[in-house]
Amino acid sequence: MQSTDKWSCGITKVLDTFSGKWRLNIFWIISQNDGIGFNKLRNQVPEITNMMLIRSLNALLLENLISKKLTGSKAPFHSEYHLTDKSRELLPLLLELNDWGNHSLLKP
Amino acid sequence: MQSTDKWSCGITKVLDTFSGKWRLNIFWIISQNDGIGFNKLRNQVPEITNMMLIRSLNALLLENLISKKLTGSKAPFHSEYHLTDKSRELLPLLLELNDWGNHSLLKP
DNA sequence: CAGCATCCACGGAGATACTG
DNA sequence: CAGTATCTCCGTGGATGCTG
Repeated sequence: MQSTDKWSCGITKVLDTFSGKWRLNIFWIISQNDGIGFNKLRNQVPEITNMMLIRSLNALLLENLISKKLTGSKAPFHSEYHLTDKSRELLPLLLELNDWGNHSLLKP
Repeated sequence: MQSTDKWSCGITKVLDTFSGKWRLNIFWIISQNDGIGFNKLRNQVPEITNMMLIRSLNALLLENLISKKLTGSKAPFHSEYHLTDKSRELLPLLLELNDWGNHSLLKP
């Protein structure tokens, strides 16, 4: 989205980043379970498929909101997901947003 | 989106609320031009059509993020759009989010 | 001027089946 | 176990034309 003002760009990027159906949820779970593996992660997100989990993770990786570490040189492989420094900065803000949302949107 | 944790609900609602292609932009413009009219508003949002402006405004009205005041008893009608008390609380948070987005997403 | 009903196109979500 | 390649389907954005 283009914008004539100075702030929409940043916000819009944030929104886009978390726009997927699962991304925010996944991001949150990783933040609460640093180093969580693929399958554990999938079990924490009800109903999600391999496909959508991968796609969402890749999107978050692209934005450097999470990082991936591979362990195990041979199959079965294993991977661990972590937040990055910059995404950790975001957490308090998200918590505030959540409070506002619960307070002002859920009970209108 | 369902979630097993305590905060996703609020955040998700916020995200959904601003999920449209134009809503955030419109919200911002209204915040900067309290009482702005329909046409002025449309001129501030490049490329938007009547249709999409209306739809976006209605979505924001539904969530009580903006309010509408009608002026003029006969055609041509006129309407003014304002933020609401609760949405005004959101502004500082959005500014912070924007800073973070500009800082952490736009220059990776 | 402000707002709405309708129809269409496109992109992303999702199912399925497959690989290193 | 972790990740990928297609294909389908549906929701949302968008164009057009109409109304109080």
